[in-house]
Amino acid sequence: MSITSKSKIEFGNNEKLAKYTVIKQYICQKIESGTWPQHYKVPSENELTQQFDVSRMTARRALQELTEQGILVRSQGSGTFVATFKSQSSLLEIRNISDEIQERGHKHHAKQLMLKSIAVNEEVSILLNLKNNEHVYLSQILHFENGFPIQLEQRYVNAALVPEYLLQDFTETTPHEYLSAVAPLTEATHEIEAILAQEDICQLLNISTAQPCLQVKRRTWSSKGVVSLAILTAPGNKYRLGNHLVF
Amino acid sequence: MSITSKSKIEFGNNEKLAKYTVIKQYICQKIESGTWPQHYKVPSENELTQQFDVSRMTARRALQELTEQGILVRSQGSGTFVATFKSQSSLLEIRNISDEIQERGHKHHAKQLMLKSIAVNEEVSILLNLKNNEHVYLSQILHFENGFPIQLEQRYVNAALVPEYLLQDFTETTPHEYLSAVAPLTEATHEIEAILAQEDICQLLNISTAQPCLQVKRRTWSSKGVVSLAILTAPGNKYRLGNHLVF
DNA sequence: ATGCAATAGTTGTATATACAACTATTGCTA
DNA sequence: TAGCAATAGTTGTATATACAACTATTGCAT
Repeated sequence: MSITSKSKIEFGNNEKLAKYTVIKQYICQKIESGTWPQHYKVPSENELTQQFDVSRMTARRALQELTEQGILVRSQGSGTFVATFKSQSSLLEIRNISDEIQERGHKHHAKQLMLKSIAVNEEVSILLNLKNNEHVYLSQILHFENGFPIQLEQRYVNAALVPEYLLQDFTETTPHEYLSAVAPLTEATHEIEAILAQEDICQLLNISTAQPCLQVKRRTWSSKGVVSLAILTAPGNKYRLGNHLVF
Repeated sequence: MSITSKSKIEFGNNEKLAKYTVIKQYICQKIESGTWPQHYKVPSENELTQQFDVSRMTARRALQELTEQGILVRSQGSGTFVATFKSQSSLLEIRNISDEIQERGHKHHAKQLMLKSIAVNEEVSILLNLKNNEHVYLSQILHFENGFPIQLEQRYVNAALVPEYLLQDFTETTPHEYLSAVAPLTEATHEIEAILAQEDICQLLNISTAQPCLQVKRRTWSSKGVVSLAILTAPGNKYRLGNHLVF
């Protein structure tokens, strides 16, 4: 990304990225490289609008999000400035992690769920090729009563597979943020909390740990809680788990 | 704020607040009261648009900001849900502090500054009635060279008065965020960092600690660095500090 | 030097609109 | 039962526009 002085800045190959993201990256690169030092007055919304040939709201969003991440500081009537922070690396790390959480939080399935279950297993992540299929989940009918699971209608379970390094980084500092971003959601209230390892999931589904479940192919339910699940494993095999699932 | 079922929600007396802020408060009140439990599916952008009679972008902003604060979780295609967090009180605290920082960060003067000086003194805050006059600051011509202050042109100093409890809360966990939000800004790079108590400021300005400076009434400079400051104190008296300020 | 008015520039709030991308459900067909 | 298509609903991105609120500077009159 290069800037031809006083003319418009091309978006280049980043056509997949949102425009405001490109602008954010452009600004961060300027800060990271030291071109824009701390307390530097960054281009105004109107200037960015002209430079990148976008609407003001798009330019504004870039500045806004960087402000919320603590990288910029804005002041009505004055302008936007590079914030004060201790070390560049530390703050840019925060930005990256913040972006990642944001991304995951948005892309993750916020479905109606009953059980909050998080499976952490680095090997599983590699096995499932998490880059292409980042948030594998299992859906099931499950409910707990008096400590024992029972069936319910139109309820299913989400088991999120989480990269271990991310979990480690955040469980100490800001666990709720991370959990709220990646944790499955439920329309029911506060039923259960459970953390499941890969083994637990496989045991639940009665399949081998060597063939972790990949994807729920089809999910159906009747008024009586009868359900059928077809689950694909690595090579493409199907596993029927029967109509009645009682763990 | 009351909701007449299926009809529009009135904004009531909160005419001073921004609409999206009112919607945020409405949502937070629902969560805080337990009406909307964790994982509850909150009204969609379109529903809020109708209920509050605002544009979609306004409703969207409310949901967006609460999402960024970790209170809601959104998912494209599914909806917006109350996030998972350990205790309600803890998360709502975060929201309030986050709002406060945001507010201070925006309203604070992000001017071209030379010296970063933070004055922390609870008594001063009370004296100055910080509620009505939250970010008192002094402007001066000041620059350091070889450890000694000298004069410069078109440079002045901002001394932000910060409530002590806020500083204590944040200096341990996220100092840079707080500092970037409340710290004065400079167009120059990384000159000095100084933390001044009330006594220091008064000593600098050569006034009594019983009469802390309230407001810079007028500020001028010439090409030679000559400056004049008129400073108001509590009863409205004026203090001329002369043309040449050398500390 | 002082006080005031006027001006331009910047960010804040808000509306209206359009289309893209994704999800959950329904219905049809075999 | 299984596969597929269609549909409606929801959030994501983007533009264009308007006005409000605040800041810094300039200019004028005294």
